[in-house]
Amino acid sequence: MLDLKLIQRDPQVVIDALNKRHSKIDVNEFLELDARRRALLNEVEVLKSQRNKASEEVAKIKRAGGDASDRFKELGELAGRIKELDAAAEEVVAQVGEWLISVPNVPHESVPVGADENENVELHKWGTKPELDFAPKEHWELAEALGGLDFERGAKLAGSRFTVLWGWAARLERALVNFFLDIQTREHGYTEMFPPAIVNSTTMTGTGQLPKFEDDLFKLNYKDFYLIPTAEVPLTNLLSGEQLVEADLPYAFTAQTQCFRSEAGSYGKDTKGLIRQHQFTKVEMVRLAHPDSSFEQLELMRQHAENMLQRLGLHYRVVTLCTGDMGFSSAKTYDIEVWLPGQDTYREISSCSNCTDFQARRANLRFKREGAKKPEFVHTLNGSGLPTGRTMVAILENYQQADGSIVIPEALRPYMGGVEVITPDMAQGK
RNA sequence: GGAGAGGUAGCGAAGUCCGGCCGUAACGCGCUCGACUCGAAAUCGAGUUAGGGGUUAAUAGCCUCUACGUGGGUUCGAAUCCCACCCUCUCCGCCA
Repeated sequence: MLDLKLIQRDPQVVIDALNKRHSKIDVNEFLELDARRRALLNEVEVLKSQRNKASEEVAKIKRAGGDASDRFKELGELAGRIKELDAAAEEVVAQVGEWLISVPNVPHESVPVGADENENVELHKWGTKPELDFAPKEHWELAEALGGLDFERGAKLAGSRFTVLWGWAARLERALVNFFLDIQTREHGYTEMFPPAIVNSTTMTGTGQLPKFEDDLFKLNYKDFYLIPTAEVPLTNLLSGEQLVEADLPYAFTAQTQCFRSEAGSYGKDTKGLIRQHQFTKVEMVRLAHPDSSFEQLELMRQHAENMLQRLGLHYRVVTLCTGDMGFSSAKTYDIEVWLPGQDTYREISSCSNCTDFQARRANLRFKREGAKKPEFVHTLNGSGLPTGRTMVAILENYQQADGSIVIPEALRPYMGGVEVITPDMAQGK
C-alpha cells in the first residue's frame, strides 16, 4: 500500500510509477474520489462535534438533577442526519481503501524501465556452463533411469503438478533443506523459524497476496484459512501490529516451509518435471530492515542467495527485473537464474525483493526512530534461499554424466550420508 | 464438540453490575527528560496511544473526529445494555 499523503502531495510520482509498470490504474480519478472523501468527512465531523457538545450539556443537566428531555427532539434529528452522512462517508472511505490496496509499489529509481521479462537487465554471471561431451538430458528424462521422481504416482494421489520423491530424491530434498538452513543460520545470521503453513486473510493481505491475487492461492474450505504460497507471508507478518525497537533492526528470519500455489493461468506451462508444482519446499529469507539501509540489505540478501549456488557449483546469472516484470509489492527485485543444460536455458531459482514500506504499511510494521515522536514503517525484504525442487533440477541437469548417473556436489555430500554419485542401480519408483 | 473466564495504551491492569467530566484512560512496569551524584544505582519530579479531517512551509503548533477484539442494534448519548461473529486462556471430551 502506498502512502496516501504521497499520492496527494505528489501524484505525478505515482502516475509515473504506474506508467512504468504498464498499469491502467487512474490516479486522477482517485484524487477526485479522495477529495469527495475529505469533503464528506468534514461535513459529518461538524455535526458530530455539535452532537458531542450537546451530549455534554445534557450530561451536565442530568448530573444537576435537571430534565433535559426538551433537547431530545432536536438532537434526534441531528443523530438522523449524522447517520445518513456517516453512511455516505463510510462508503467513500471504503472505496478509497480498496483503491489504495490494489495499487502496486513504486519502483526504485535504479530499476530499469521495461515492458516485460525481455527487458530485464543482466547484473552479472557466476561460473561457467558445464562442459558436457554428450547431449544433456532434461531432469525428467534423467529420472526415467534414476527413478526418484515419480510424477505418475504424484498425479494419481493428487493430480498434475504433484510429485512423489523416492529414496535418494527424498534424501536429497532433506539434504538441501538442511544445507540451506545451516548456511543461512550459521554463516548469514538468520534466525531459524518454523511458522504455520496456513494463514488467515488478514495475513495474506499484509504481504499483498490479497485481495488481487486470490486466484493464485489455495483457500481452505474451513474458517478464513489459506495455504501459504511462500514463507514470506508468515515471516513478514510475524511482528505485524507491534512496535519494533530501532536497535533490533534488521530482523533476519529464515524458514523452510511447504509452499502451495494454484498456478492458475499457467496451464500448459512447465507441465513436465519439477519446475512448476502445486506444492514445493522452499527455504525463505525475510528481513525487516531500517528504511535508511534497506537497499544495502537487498544486496546482502542477494549475495546470500548467490552463495548457495556457488557452494553447489551451479552456474547462474543475476538479472534486475525491469518495471514491467516486477511483482506487485516490490520496489526492486533481483532474479537469480540458474543454468539448466537439459533445457538449454537459464531458469529463475531465486527472487530477492525490497518491498520498502509497501508491505509494512499493510501489515502495520513500525519502529520508532531515536528521538522521533511518531513511529515509522520498516522496510521488508524477502528472497528465496533456495527452493529445493528447482535446485534439485539444477543439480540433476548440471551434474549428469554420460552414463546417466549424477555426481553429488561436494558441499552436499555430508548431508547425503557420504553418497557421491547417484546411479541407475539406486533407482526406485520407476 | 461441551462448560467457564477473558480481549482496554509499549506491557500489565482498573473501569463494565447501576450508560453521561473514564479514553490526552486510575494504578503499576517500561521508556524519555530533569534533579541528586565524581559517575551509577536507589530516590524524587515531569513527560509518554494511534489514525483521519481542517489550518500550515511543516511528519511543529492549534481546532476537530474516530478507535475499549470485529460487525450490527438500542439510545439524545455506549468501554458499559442487546444480538452475531472472531480470538486467547482454563477444565472436560476426542485425538497425532
